[in-house]
Amino acid sequence: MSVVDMFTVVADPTRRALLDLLSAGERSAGELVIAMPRLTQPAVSRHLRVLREAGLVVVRPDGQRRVYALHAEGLVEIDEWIARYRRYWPRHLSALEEHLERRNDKKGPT
Amino acid sequence: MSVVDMFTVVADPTRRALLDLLSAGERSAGELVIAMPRLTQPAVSRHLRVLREAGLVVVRPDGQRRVYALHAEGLVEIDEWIARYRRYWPRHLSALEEHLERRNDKKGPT
DNA sequence: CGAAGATATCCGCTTGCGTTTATATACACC
DNA sequence: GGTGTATATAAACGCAAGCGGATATCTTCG
Repeated sequence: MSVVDMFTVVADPTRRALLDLLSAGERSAGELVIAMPRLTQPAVSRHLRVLREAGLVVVRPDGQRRVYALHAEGLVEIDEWIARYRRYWPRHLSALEEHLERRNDKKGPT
Repeated sequence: MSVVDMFTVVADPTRRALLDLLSAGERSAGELVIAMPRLTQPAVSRHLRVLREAGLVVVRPDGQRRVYALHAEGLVEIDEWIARYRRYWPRHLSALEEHLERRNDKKGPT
């Protein structure tokens, strides 16, 4: 676990919504606030802070606004956790994909 | 989201620890309690209940004991969420794997 | 009966989320 | 420089939820 628990960060539906928004492209803080009508500006700003500190988003100043962009690499942590369980659910993968997966297993953890 | 939010279920470190234990094989409730020395029996039992209701574990009675087994299919939900972001992190995949991934994209969601 | 577990209560504590209000920056434009 | 806009932050507050402990009880099986 890092400083902030990635699972906890992502467990919040609002934050997942923000990530989903950003997956469609960059958005300024203001646009994100507008996109989240049930939340006030400080609330959105706090969520963005959490995402920032988790490394899931990056900010770029653009004039007087701050443009947020997705930085999904942080999700690798969760992906790797999940990966250990993928073998347990029924195969909907092709034999080739299974092979690749098994080959990846041999690489061992990062 | 289902009845219980899978992200929330998995966000708890104790529950992840239980899942990890079960990924090594079946365990009776008692064995799990012993494996979690910092928790009391009711506490472990409550976590197992959450995992059960989330569909992440299954129970099988065995005499006077209850044997738990991993039922990782429920994690597909998280896996599918993550899948939408995988394209955003730098490739450590081979071209072949990229191809497979793109092909899977076209299949659309389950 | 005794052991294994699940459940139920009650309690205390902490944490997280959201609001409101106010302030602090930083830039933009005149 | 002054003013306005965009954001971040801070502080105080209420509220709900989650976790864990302790304890007791119930069921089931041996």
